[in-house]
Amino acid sequence: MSERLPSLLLNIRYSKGDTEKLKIYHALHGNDWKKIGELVARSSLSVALKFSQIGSERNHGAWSKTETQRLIKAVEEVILKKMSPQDLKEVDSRLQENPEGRLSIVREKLYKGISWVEVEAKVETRNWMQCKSKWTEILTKRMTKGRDIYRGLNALRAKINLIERLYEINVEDANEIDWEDLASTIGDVPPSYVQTKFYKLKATCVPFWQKKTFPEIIDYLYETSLPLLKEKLEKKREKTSSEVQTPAAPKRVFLFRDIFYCDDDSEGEDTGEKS
DNA sequence: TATATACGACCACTCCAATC
DNA sequence: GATTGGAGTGGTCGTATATA
Repeated sequence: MSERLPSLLLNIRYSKGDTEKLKIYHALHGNDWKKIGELVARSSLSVALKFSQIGSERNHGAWSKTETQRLIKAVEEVILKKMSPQDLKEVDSRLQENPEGRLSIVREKLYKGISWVEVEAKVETRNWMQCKSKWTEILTKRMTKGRDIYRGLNALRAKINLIERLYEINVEDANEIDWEDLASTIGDVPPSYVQTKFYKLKATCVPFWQKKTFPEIIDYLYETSLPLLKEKLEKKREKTSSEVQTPAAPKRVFLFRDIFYCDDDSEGEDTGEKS
């Protein structure tokens, strides 16, 4: 389908009134999303997704500990389900015998090809988009063993590395970037993590970045922002006299227990279920 | 100590290939 | 042709941290 939208329909949030209208129009026209879209001046896709979100009455706000645990369990189950029957049988029996054992998993399986709709169904209280974002956050923490890879001196070093690498690879478009490779500039993190960081970097450092081409953004970061970041890093180094951590090389495989049976208490308070 | 800035957390939305 | 679902982009807001 790939329906291109008029620019004025992009990125406009749904107000309470819009949501109410959507419910009313759905009651009147059923799943005629094209018609409803016309009535609320949005694309058919946008109204269909929004209705699925409000219809499922998912939670908002901070994740409770119970929800987080359900998410981790759900992701584990969905990943295991995707494995071949033989692999699954083997993994299942080894897990039953010894969940704390040295079973390993290839890194790509931890974030690629996961059916988020299945995860959503298992988590019950959050939609698939919320589950996906939360999983990136949890996975980053667990892959880096909770180290502050993007704080203080490390954040400055990561930004410098990121800009230098982007300048070196010299691509014409963001679509050409190998995020997997670029992630190593920050450390052992999922590609989605480095993408978010790059977005924040350009949004905070590059004025009018929306009106610039990708090479223009990179040039600005390299020529203007990079010297400032380097200067800042040096000043901080002198002041704190602490060392910058070298980004950890990406591991090809992770221990199952480090990702799914890691008992860090950083995953929020168990405030009970919300609605 | 007040203010500015950076960052994490969460969310809304589009794109587009695969599937129905 | 319509719908689904994974991937990706970009925005807001609250809070922690840095700086004057």
